[in-house]
Amino acid sequence: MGKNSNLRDRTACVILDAAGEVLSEFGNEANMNQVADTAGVGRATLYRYFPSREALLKAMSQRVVENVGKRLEEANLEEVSFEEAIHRITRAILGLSFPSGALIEEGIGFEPVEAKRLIMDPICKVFEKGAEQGAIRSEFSLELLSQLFIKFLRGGSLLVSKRISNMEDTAFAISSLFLDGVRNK
Amino acid sequence: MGKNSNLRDRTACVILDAAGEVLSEFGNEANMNQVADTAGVGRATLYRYFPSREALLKAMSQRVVENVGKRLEEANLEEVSFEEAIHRITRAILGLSFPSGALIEEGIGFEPVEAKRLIMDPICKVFEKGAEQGAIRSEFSLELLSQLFIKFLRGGSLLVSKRISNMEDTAFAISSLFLDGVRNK
Amino acid sequence: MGKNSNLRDRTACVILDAAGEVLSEFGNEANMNQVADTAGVGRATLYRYFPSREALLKAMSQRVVENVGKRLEEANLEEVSFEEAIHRITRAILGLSFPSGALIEEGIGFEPVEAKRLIMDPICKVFEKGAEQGAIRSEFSLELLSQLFIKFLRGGSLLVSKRISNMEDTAFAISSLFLDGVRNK
Amino acid sequence: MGKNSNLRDRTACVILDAAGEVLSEFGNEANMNQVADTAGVGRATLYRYFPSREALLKAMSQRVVENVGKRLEEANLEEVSFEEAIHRITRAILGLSFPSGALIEEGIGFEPVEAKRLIMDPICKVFEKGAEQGAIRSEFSLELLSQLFIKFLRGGSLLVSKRISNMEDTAFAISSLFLDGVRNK
DNA sequence: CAGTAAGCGAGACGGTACGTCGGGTCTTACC
DNA sequence: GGTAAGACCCGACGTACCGTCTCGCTTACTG
Repeated sequence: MGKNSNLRDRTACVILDAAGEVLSEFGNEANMNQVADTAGVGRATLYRYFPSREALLKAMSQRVVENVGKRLEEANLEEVSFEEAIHRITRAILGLSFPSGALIEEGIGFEPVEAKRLIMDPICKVFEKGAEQGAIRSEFSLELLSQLFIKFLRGGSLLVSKRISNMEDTAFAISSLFLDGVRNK
Repeated sequence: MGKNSNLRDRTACVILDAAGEVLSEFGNEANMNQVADTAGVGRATLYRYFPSREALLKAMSQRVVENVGKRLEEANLEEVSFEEAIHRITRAILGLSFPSGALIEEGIGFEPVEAKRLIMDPICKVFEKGAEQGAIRSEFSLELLSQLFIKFLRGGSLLVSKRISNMEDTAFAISSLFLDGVRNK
Repeated sequence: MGKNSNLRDRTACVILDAAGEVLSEFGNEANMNQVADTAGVGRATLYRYFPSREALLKAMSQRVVENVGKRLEEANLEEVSFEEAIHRITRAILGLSFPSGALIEEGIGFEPVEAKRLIMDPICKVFEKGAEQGAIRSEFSLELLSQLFIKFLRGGSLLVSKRISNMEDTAFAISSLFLDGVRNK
Repeated sequence: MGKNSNLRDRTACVILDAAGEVLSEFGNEANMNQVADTAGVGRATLYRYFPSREALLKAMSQRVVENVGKRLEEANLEEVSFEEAIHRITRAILGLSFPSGALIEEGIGFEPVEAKRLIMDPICKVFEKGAEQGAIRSEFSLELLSQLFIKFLRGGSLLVSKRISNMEDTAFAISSLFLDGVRNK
């Protein structure tokens, strides 16, 4: 399972990179041929790795989700204050250099289960801890707050990936705004 | 512009309604035949009104944009306080009963020019007036703030249209959070 | 039935002329719009007169058949010798200035019943009289001979209408060849 | 050019056979779907081989033309007397079991260039040789005579393919009539 | 002379065939 | 054995034409 698995992973990775490239250039109209050609791979091989277009998109989304999840894990969210956690989450998500992040974020092939486990759950925990510590005003449900925060981040990441604003300012603005709004006063 | 125009508008409207229905049921895989059948119209007529799939989606998006624009216009944003304007904008956008709002919000066929004129510009004016009156903290550019607010609203409208949260709570939460965050203290 | 009928006939005639013109220019790919436009008539009127494309073609064919029939009738075939009758038939058929004769002869919309009555029957009679008078060799069935003669004429008229050879020479050649071949020796 | 070419040829042949079958059954109203279905082939494949309806008809015509050409070649026209050559040509052409011969003869998709090279030219040579040998009366141009002969044959083949007369009688009648007519006396 | 009925042009409409294109399956040959 | 090349089937897309229909407009007939 050593080399083979590695080779498989490497080929899959090449394909995913190519797909990211093609999708971010041509949008959702990109076809499987372009992906295969860009990956330097036959169309058959492409279908062997990803049995359908949807599967490919899902895998791309999955990879992004895993990236974000890893960043969140590295951020040690459990061990810092609520405010700092919010800052870190924001930077973690906005800081991604999405190859086709925006596209996937537009909902092309989103895979919700893993996204929930790897992204939503850690964020929810942060909100729960913040609530326990009395750092969050209690008028709104945690569910709603965390969902809104996520959407806020999605919006911000779109701004960044479309070069409408730079990452630093946007992250700072999002964190500040959200914290000021959400903070118990 | 009399009867003929009305008839054209009526047929176009029937088609757009059907498209909304089909798209919200089958998602982006819905085909033109389904739309035509649901509209009770021949495929040729469908193409006579909307010369391509993309044109149809654009028109749907356009209609949503115009709806929002009309609501914003009726909201008298110019004559109320900044805070009240933010509340009204939020309710205006979240209060839409999107037939396929979510789909369009996902960016399937978005038409940016009209959206800017009818939605972005009034909102930007509100922010500008708020800034002049000193109601907004000056650390962030107005551009960034208004963009973030829009994305925030988009996120919220997704939550509502996907029944994750109800409209009233979401609108109130968005307005409150955003105002608390944005307000000059 | 007087004026009305005349008007009807005149309009129908204009349409048939236009159809002949269009068909001989564009071949069988000509569409009804072209015919209507060339006739200076609305498409609806065209369909009022000829309820289908096929009906139009049939009518065109019918008109040619009637023309030929009239010529044959004027030729007094019954009262001349077999040889002279053959000559007259040949000239009658080749002498038509087919507007779209060739096309119809190609079989686009041929109406066989009238053709038989107006064209085949007189010709067959000529052959029968010729046989009775012993002017025709008896080895071949009259049926076959007359059919072959018709086809021979069709071929010749194609040559003429496509300007491959002129009418006089062709008619003379056909009559002479056929008579020499068919004559009892 | 080995197997691949053979496969291509085989598939093309299957399609042409199917087209012949469908066309002779449904006439010129047969659609490409029927052809593809009858051939047991997808419509896309049909269009890969014959990029348009017209191309398919042309290919069918071409195949008939080649068949006739081959028969004429096998007939050794150069080495027999003029009379025998005329007999052989007649039998060669009338003897074809047209799958959709009549249709093509009706001129649906006729390809004139090859027809001239493979059919007209050998026949013309026969006439030229006949003229040199003094077997043909000199009053008519060879061009006209050969054209008329061709048309005569077309007429006869129509009679045969439409079962109006049988092949043997028709071929004998055509040859005899034409020879008697054309022969120098 | 006014009213009406019938024919007409214009053009929208439903339906269907055509030709293109992309997705997904499969075979063949290569390495 | 995995891969590249590519043929194949399926079905959607967008176009064009056919035949039907409705709408006003003109025109000619009628009271």
